[in-house]
Amino acid sequence: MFPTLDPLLHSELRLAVMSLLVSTEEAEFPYIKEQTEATAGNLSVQIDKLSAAGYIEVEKTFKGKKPCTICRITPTGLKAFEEYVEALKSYLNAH
Amino acid sequence: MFPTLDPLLHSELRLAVMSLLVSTEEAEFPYIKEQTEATAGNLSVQIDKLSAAGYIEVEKTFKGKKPCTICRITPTGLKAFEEYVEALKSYLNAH
DNA sequence: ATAATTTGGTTTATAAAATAAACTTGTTTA
DNA sequence: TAAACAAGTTTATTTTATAAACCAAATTAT
Repeated sequence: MFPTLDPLLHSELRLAVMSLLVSTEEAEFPYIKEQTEATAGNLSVQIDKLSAAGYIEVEKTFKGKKPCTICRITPTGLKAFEEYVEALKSYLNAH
Repeated sequence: MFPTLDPLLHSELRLAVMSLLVSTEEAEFPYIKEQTEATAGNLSVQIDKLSAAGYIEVEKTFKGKKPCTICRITPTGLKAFEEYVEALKSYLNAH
């Protein structure tokens, strides 16, 4: 009746991050921070969790002399996102 | 870009309860427990929170000699649910 | 009759999670 | 060269979810 909602995705900030990455395929830390209006600390933690789960991959490079953290969604992450959306529908289908 | 998701509804169990009540308009505690597969303790706590927020109303009656807790969604709760669904769409609209 | 079990929950304690504050490292700018 | 800034990370705090323990009344078994 009510399938389990992937706890990794059922989090406002992590879901926002994944949502961004689904459409952009690649985004830098400051951009994600700006779009989600999250604090850097919170975002850092949530990105770690998504990365640890293999939902996103994180590349640390440089942009000139400045560090630059780039995030991309993985196929695993995309699949999880799609399954999460499907599962959610069971909860919302009154509409 | 990403509207706040009402924290009262962005909870697997509370959302399941609300989802049930949106379609049934009235349900007894044991029925909700069965449908959501929640433990009684957890369900009791979450029902209290929804009730305290005015999202549902809880009526305690008797069914013969046995206590019977009936839950109904309120107009406030229905509105909140609909707004939550709308807000969620911002996060999911890649699909 | 009374002891054990079940029903229908509530209360309390614990585990996990979200979040922000404080900190670090290097880079500009005054 | 000192102050401010950028880009994060780490740590601490607060909140939340969840289950375990508990309670009262009713039913069932002995």
